[in-house]
Amino acid sequence: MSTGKVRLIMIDDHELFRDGLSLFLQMQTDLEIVATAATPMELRHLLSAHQVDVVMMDISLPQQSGIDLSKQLLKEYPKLKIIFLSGNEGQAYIEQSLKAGGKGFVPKSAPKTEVLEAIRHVAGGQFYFPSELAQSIFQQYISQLHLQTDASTVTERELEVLRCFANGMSFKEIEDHLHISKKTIEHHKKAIFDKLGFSSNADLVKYAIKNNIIEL
Amino acid sequence: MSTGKVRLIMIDDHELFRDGLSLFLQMQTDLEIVATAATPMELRHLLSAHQVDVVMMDISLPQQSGIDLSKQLLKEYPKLKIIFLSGNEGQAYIEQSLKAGGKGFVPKSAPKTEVLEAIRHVAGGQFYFPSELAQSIFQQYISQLHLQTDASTVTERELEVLRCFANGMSFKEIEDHLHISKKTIEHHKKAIFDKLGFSSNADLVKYAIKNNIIEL
DNA sequence: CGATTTTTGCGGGATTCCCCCCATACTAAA
DNA sequence: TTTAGTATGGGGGGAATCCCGCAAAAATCG
Repeated sequence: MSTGKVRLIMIDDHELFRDGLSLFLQMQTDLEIVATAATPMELRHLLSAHQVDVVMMDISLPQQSGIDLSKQLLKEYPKLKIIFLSGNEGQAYIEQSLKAGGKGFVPKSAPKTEVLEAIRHVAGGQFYFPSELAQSIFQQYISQLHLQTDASTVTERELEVLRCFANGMSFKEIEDHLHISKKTIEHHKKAIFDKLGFSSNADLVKYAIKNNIIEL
Repeated sequence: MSTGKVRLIMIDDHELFRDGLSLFLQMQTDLEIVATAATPMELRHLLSAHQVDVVMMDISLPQQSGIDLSKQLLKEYPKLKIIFLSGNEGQAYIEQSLKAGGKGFVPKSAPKTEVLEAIRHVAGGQFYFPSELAQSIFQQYISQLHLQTDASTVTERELEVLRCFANGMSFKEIEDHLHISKKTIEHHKKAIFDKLGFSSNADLVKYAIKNNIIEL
């Protein structure tokens, strides 16, 4: 990238946002906005047709979360540099984006100069994360990475149970829905509470909303 | 508005979004973007200094929700036309925006031409709501408006109890927090469930989040 | 103003639901 | 083979829910 422009693709389901930002980015002489995408599928098509350096990705996407999508994409395109954009700048999001292999994170509340900074850092092979949060995140993250990656691995089945509870279902309703006994549900629920550190059902609901497991 | 341009102000806490959209709107010859604001306070200052026709407002704002803000502003400036922009296009949001006196609603996932349409409609004295939703909303809304406003009269005390439950507190914790007996809390909780039609605690949490009673 | 309704507050008792610790068992992956 | 995930079960205790009724203050109504 020392020669030529940084080739980038943006994916965001909000056309307003997408066009607005790409308009701004196009003014930069060192960038080339190859294309923009609204859906994961569009993005896949674009990636298979173009050579791309950087993808700017909204975390909340239709169909699939940006986190999941980036994990998949990085298997196919290991050299791809992904910068996440998110309206929600909670630490949990940033951690998730790191785990997913993201190279940068920019809250949507940031000034647009920060987007440029992020792109240039990341295109140059560096990481870019919000300075205010970088310190505490790296400290906390690095020290607890082992524990957390173990702990926060919610299994598929647990996720189903979690979704049921977040939708307000009772044990009996879940029994019928998933065809497992109340005891098994108890077991999964306990595991979920332990892994994710919930102390009330309300925590569970909030988590499910934050992580797009259920609709608000 | 038949003579001269439509004078509008935009308020959104995301600079990226704000600048992107205003860049696009400035290209329109019939519009004049007076200014943009990031916070309710900025907006108030701008409104007291300029003559404005339309305000485009993000529903999720720092400090205060756009719904609350618009209610207050309309007391001071009854002629103001407010268009809400929201990333969340749930029906509950649109209903709230109607109740708050909004004249238009545009999801952030809409194409940018829809923003223009909305502005022109609203500036011309009409309402603008997403066509796909307009029908069902107006039907449902108009027919149930009386019932809903009656039913949803949650008293102050009930709201406190609601907030506690939504924050994941148990009966005992609420006893200590509000200094009332478990039986009274039960009573309030039952009233809340009846009035708002909840069928699970998860419903309660979601309601509290939607209505900015608690933080997500 | 007095009367009624609403809001807020408290209680008993029965029932159901949920939580917790225990143990078991099969399967698949590391 | 050990670990992790999924699945199930017993039994106890505590928490929540639901059914009643009662009462004082506040707001609203006639």
